[in-house]
Amino acid sequence: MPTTPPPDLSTLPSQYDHAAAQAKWYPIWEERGYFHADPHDSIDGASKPSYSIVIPPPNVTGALHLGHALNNTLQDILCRMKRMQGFNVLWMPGTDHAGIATQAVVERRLLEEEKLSRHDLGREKLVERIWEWKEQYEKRILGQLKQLGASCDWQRTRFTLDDQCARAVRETFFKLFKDNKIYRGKRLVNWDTFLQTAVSDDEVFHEVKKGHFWHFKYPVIDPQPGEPTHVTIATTRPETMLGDTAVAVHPDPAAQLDKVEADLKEKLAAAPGKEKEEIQAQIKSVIDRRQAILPKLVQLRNMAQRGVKLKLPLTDREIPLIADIWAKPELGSGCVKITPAHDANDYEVWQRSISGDGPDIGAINILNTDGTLNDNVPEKYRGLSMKQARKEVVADLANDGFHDPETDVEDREIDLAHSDRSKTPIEPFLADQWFVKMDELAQSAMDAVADGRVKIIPDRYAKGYQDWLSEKRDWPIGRQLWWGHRIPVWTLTLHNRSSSGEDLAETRNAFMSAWKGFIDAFDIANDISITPTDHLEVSYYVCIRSKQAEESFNCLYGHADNTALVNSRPQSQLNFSQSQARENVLSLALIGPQEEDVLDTWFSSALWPHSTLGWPEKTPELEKFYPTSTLITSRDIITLWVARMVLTGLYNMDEVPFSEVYIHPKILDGYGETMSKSKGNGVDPLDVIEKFGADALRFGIAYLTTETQDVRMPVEFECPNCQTQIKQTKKNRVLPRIECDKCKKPFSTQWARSDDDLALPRGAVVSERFELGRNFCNKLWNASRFSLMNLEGYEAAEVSDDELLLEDRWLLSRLATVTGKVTEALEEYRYADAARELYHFAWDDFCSFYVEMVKARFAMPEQRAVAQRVLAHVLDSLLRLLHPMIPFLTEEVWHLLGSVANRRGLASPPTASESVCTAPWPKADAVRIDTAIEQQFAQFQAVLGAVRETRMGQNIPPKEAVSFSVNCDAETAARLEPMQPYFQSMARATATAIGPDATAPEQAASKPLSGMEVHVDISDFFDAEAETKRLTAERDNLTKFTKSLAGKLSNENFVSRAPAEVVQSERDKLAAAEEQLAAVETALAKL
RNA sequence: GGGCGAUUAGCUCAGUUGGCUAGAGCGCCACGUUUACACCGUGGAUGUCGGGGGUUCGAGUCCCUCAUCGCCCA
Repeated sequence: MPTTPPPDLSTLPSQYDHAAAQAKWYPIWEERGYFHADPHDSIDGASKPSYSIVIPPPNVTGALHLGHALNNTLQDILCRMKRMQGFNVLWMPGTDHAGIATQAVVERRLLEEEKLSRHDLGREKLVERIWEWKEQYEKRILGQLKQLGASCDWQRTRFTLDDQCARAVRETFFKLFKDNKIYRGKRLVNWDTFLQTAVSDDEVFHEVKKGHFWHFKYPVIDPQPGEPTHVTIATTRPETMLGDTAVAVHPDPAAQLDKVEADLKEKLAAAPGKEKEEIQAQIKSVIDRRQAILPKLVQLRNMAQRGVKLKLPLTDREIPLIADIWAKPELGSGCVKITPAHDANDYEVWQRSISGDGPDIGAINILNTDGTLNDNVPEKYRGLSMKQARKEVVADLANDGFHDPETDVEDREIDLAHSDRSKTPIEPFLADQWFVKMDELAQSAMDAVADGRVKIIPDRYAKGYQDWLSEKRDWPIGRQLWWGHRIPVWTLTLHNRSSSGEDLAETRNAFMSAWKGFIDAFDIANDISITPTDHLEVSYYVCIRSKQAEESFNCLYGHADNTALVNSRPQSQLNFSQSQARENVLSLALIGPQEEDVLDTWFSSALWPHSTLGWPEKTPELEKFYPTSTLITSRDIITLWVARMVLTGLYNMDEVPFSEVYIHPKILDGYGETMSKSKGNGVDPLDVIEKFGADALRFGIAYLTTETQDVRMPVEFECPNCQTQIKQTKKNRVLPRIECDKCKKPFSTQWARSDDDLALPRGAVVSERFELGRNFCNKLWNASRFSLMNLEGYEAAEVSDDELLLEDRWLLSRLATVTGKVTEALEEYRYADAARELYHFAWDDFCSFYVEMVKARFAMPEQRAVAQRVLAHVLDSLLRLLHPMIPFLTEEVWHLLGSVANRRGLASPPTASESVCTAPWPKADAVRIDTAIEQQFAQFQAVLGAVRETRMGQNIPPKEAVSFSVNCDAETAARLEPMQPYFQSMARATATAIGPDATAPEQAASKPLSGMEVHVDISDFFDAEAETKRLTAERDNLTKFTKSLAGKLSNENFVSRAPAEVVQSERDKLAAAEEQLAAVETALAKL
């Protein structure tokens, strides 16, 4: 089995060499195909049950951070365990093209480095550049995952923009289109003027900035006597007035003021003292308004109902005064300007105006896509940026007497939306968008969680999922980008648009018949879908399903001179009926270009669980691995991604994409902030891997992954000159260079840009929290090393129960318990529980006790063989249990162990498998669990602890031997007697007497334990003062404890109402404590 | 404004259906290199479980409330 010659076990280094193990084993695992999933894989003729996970595809925007390390470690732990449990495991890897994010990064670099915009470069060239970027980062990301030890099936690596995913995307789009679930509509979108694309609500963040609140007057046209000549409005964005289409006043201002007052009074009654004053002031203001402006508002409302118009300053437009509930009589002038194309609330007002009694106020878009003002504004403002226009508009309004810069401006804090991608302010913008109707799709995804077909863990996250879906907001899927799946829709318009209605109907019929002839002649009826763009039916959207059908359709672009277009079949290849059909269509319609927009990235990632498995083909992979078992992800994409995978899975596959979704914690820095590269507090997993090792990183992550808490991780810089850790602060984390506190030498950070800074050595950003994992790995390494060195002469053989000593049975009992707990914990995603259980077992039980005890047994030839067999067996199990968390170390030791003990196990020892990756997962051996043994062993541990404590308390030098006696019953004595060698080896102590007749030596330090009393002979080291101090403290403690217990037990209520076993256990505790107290007092008296 | 979560030792976190003299790792103090491990060993100190009410024989755990912080949605 071992491919390498047997190692010289005596020269193994005393520190685990993580770098060597990682470099050695990963390529071997890959070569041997351990991670490759074959859908036909079977064992003993039976097909293996499947276990599959699709990776949440990381963005190709940048390298992986610690959050990815966490996400992928958790997936790998499960995959590795399931593989060992005999499942046919597929972990599907891949990356995401992340439309906006990636294009933005590349565009920004293009601008910075070459001073070029995407328009300078052109669509094709830009997309080429982005592919280059993608290649580079995909390679880096996959490399990082491998360094982490991820056991993905790399042969199947997918990319959301590759051909296979593209096919699934197109198929889905076509299906939705044909199903009338896709439509095009006007919507107010979040417009990123820098990237010139719409971004979704989820890609917007809000920031409060200082701004102003301007007041303007709009003149009333032909006011009647007694009516106001002007209406005052206020705005934080003056330039948008150029797009105003109305001014609104509340339809019932009196009632609204009453309502506001009533609400405030209610709030006042419930408010804490310090807020009362402010609320009272607000109430007073409402009451004052009733006097001051209510009559005027009623008057304006009446004017609005009469159809009064206002003159919009700076323009030649007249706009209506309307009544709408958006106007707030309790604020400002009570009137509000309405700009439907550039404000979400105003947009709603417009929508209401369409369905209401008043005029349709319309909407005027005043912006170009780059954020400058367009031709819908007076000439002098055209081409200005919003900022410039603001200045001009305010100045012009002041000039014309509609605004007084002295009195009509207030300072105000404004909540401003920013694009997450470009970090520039968002402009609300009325645009044409493609949407997916969400009503039925959303409902299907809600049902799947409600009825348990998809289980979200922890279940509290199901609420947000349901709430979000229940809004059933249609999904805007178009993005005005070049990087992505281009929308497979073409426009086609009928000639002869000026015809009368009757002629039009005729043309339509003729066209539909020509169209049918065309798709039949090309045999693409199933691959093409056509639908009118609106009720006029003079133009149509054509959606094409496949590349082949697209080629046929593209014939329609061809010209009579027989030139073929790209992706089109040359006309010379057309048969007669095809040529005829083509002519027929062209004689009636003009073919427009393909849609420019691409699809939202989430549209392709929504298909990930089935597109990666080959859908729409019916592949064996799809058959075997869909639905997948588990999805492991972070909470911020539950709605964006998880919900959409569920609904597309149901839509395309009729089956949910996964049965369980585990939502893991997030990693925050020491200040509780999310880590990010832009903040400078991000930790690169490769830095951690280099410093601590992949195993330490993984174990640390598992150890920290608790159910409820996010992970706080204080971060340090490591000085590259002297390795000193320098705490990261909000201040130093943004500096390009930092001077080391200790060696005073400077080093560079991720922010280094100048040549000087870049020339300095880079300081890694790490966290000392990974020391836990590193130390644990090293401990395990050394315990393994010890075991290996002492397995010389090992011979595999069955170990019968009667050969086992107390400590063997104790350890095996513990192992069985731990195996069960770890398996259960991992299956329930309780990673921290599993890690802690293993940590405790390996370090405290195995190393601190068993290995220490075995040392004595190795010195006794008659005990050596059994000790070796038990040791090899337990180490073997431990390696297997730990393998999912620390794969490299366990594999390294597995092979070393194989070189000396290739057959191991208690019953008919089998030959170990060639890799721990493929070794069977340990089974919890229930018959080994023996609580009596564990209790007996606890007595030994207690005596040992008492002796050690006394040694320390009496300042007895470690080199000096001591003797002690134990006063206990005969049964206990019989168990303690065989432990003599261990007291010797573990505490340098000899028991002179153990049993009911054992007496304390003349000068003894006595320690009462439950049912035992340990007396250490301290005649040679007697320190009366230390002993008095210790015993006094112990007496005080016991006195306090007995008092509280006695108090509890004298409480009639407790004794009568608490369960009997609780009362009994309190009585037992009291009895034991009283006994100990008496012993302490006796000892104290003797001093 | 609505929802979710957190608040336990100096730091980072555990703490199952209420039964706890409240634990772990790091850090701290003391002692220690007899070859598995100083990335170690042995021992030790350290807490009004955020504040205030309530339910209960019994509350870190359940309920109410306030405070602070974080995240999501509007």
